[in-house]
Amino acid sequence: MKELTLQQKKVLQCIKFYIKKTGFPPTRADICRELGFKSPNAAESHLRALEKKGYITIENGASRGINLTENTAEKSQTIPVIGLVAAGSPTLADENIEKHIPYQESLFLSDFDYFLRVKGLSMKDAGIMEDDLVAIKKTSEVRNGDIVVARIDDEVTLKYFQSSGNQIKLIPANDDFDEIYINKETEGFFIEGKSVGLIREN
Amino acid sequence: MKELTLQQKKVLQCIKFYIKKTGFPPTRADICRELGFKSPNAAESHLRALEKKGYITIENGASRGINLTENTAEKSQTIPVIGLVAAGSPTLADENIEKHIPYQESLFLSDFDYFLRVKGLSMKDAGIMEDDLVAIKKTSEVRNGDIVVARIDDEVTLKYFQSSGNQIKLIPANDDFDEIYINKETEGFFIEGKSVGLIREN
DNA sequence: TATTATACTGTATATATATTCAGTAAAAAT
DNA sequence: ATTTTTACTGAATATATATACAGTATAATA
Repeated sequence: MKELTLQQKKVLQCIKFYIKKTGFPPTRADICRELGFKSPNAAESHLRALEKKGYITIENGASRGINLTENTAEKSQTIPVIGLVAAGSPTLADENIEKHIPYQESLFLSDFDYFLRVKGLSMKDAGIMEDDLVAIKKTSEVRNGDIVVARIDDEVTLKYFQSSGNQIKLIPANDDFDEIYINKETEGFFIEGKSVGLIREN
Repeated sequence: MKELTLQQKKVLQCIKFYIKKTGFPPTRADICRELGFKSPNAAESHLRALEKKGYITIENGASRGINLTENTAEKSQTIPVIGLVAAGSPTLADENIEKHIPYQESLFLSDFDYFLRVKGLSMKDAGIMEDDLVAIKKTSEVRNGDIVVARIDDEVTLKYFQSSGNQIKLIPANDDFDEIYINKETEGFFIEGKSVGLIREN
């Protein structure tokens, strides 16, 4: 989509705000009042520019006939679900994204960036079961006891985090699995993020 | 809120549909076209009735100045969170409701009626931990293996359901807890609903 | 039984609104 | 160097729209 000028952005913001406030789109005169224009044609031209660039559609002849485009309207955002595979990191690249699920604020206590689809039972004693969706916040600032997404080379795992000095322990929540000992400076080691919530779909 | 007549409901539905379709509210003439009225005053009177009953507000003098009321607009609905306490059933009575959280469709595979805040670890091997929110669908039609909310007199529990003939077994997912044997005809026994999903907030 | 609400048609009209035309001026793109 | 885009003012106007007024008729309330 073509870039908007500063002024066009202001007009688009004005439309969104007006709809939010009143429940219906503004007239040319309304826009002039909000932004200080003295001629309705100032609004008209901006609207036509926004239409041309694909941010709105205009129903000709209808009063307040402004419609925000699909992409323009801030509906309920969606959050990607990423499959946790042994090889390959949970990046937001399209090929790794399983699906998108609708999202609203305050679903969890913290904000987050994506859902990780859990494979295996290495965290079962923490109540994280196969196929659960773990909400991941992308950060490398983690504390002892956090459940983290750790990458070692191409392998990505979900484990408890425990560090003392340079030594890091990645602890599973399942006696059948072994702890992983690693060094902070180890090449190919990286903390992708941490768990801030969980959804089980059935 | 005062009840609407059939015709008023149609007009309200028409307004909602129009907004959904076009992004802005209808004019009197639009309503007439949609519903087959021959006079704009037919729409006008209905609008004033809807306004009087509190379903919409009308900005006087403004074109398309119809605004759906808070309750009328189907925004993101909210779902109650109910505390699972040993005594007292998870009813939707106000005093039992912990809070409301925003909800959107398709969060889980099935629709549901409320969240149950889990206390204790009787279902820990099923990955259901203390303070988890279990999405409950109110129903008494449950199958063997379902996780159900069962009430026995004043006590409410979350357990696996297993029945054979008249005999019902409520099975915890934790060796430290005992199975509960009960009869279908037992007085004070009732299946409140079943689990269709789970949210963990941290 | 009288009154109010519901459910319209039909006509009329002030005004709210979109939209065109004529300009000016600066910035950006070609 | 020329054209296009941006960013407006200012005036004019056809029409889209809200809204009042005059009726008719039935159902619901008081």
